[in-house]
Amino acid sequence: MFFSKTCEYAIRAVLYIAQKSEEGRKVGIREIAVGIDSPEPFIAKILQVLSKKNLIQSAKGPNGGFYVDKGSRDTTLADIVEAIDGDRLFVGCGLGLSNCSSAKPCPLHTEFQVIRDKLAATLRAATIIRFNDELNLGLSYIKER
Amino acid sequence: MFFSKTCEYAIRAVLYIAQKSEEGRKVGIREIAVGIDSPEPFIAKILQVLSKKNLIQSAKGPNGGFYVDKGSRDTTLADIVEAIDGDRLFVGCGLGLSNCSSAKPCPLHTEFQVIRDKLAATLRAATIIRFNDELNLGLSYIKER
DNA sequence: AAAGTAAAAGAGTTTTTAATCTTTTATTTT
DNA sequence: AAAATAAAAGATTAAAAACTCTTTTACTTT
Ligand code: FES
Ligand code: FES
Repeated sequence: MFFSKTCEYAIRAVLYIAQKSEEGRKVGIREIAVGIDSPEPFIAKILQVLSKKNLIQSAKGPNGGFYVDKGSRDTTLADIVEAIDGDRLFVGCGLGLSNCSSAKPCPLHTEFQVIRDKLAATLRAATIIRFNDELNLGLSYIKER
Repeated sequence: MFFSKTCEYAIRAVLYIAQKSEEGRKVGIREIAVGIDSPEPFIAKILQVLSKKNLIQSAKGPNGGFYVDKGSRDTTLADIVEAIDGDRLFVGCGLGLSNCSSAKPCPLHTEFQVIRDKLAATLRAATIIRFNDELNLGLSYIKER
């Protein structure tokens, strides 16, 4: 809807990793793919990118897997979105004009800007560990079935 | 950003047509393509769809072209978006869960719903003729340069 | 040191979206 | 009726996004 499919998977995967990291354990790609119901090799690729950008951490070898360390506790969903989809959601014009500006605005510029800012604020306020409790309690879901 | 590129072109084209229709004239594909700075054969395809769905009108032959009749004056941008991108923007889950519901919500469901509803309201309030004046006055733009 | 585990890296495929080209049909003007 | 005009229809191509597979590298356990 707002994000690319890749980005949707990324967010769900990171929330899953954050949740399990709280219990102090690392999770492998297989488990993540099952946990968020996504294609395994695809999510592997995506996590590679996030890991390289140090938004999440990874360890190779036995007992390895993905996790989030102390320093990544305040990674936000805005960081994930920016890493995967770039900044077009935050700065792009809703009607596709090549640069959004109030100097040469599209007819919906003002309205779009309000909505866009609201979305940006939401994503910036959403740290990846913030949803751990409600996920644990089954109050919200990152998987279909 | 929110819409597919096809949909962005569609909106800009329809606003252009509405603007010129006010002057009582029909506009050809060539003129539209120049007026909104879009690939000519591509916009032709898009307008075919909108015309078939009767969101805009068209006439073949000399002095033909695209226009909006009285009955289409209250076509809204929501109608255009729905015709091109479907309803995923209005009902889809922001994290890609196959159905968005408050019964089994994703962690951001509440926030997404607010933003989505705001966007939907904006688009539903935006009739295609509503921007004619400001476009005429050069207060807003549907073209880059 | 050897064996096993798990992610990283890179190459490759499929599907979807974006864009183009060609032919046909309808309409109008002469 | 003929010629010209402009959209409709349909087939095709190109590019981007989504997804898969294979090999390599790093690490851990025995
Ligand atoms: S110019 Fe279109 S959203 Fe700002
Ligand atoms: S369930 Fe995700 S937006 Fe409603």
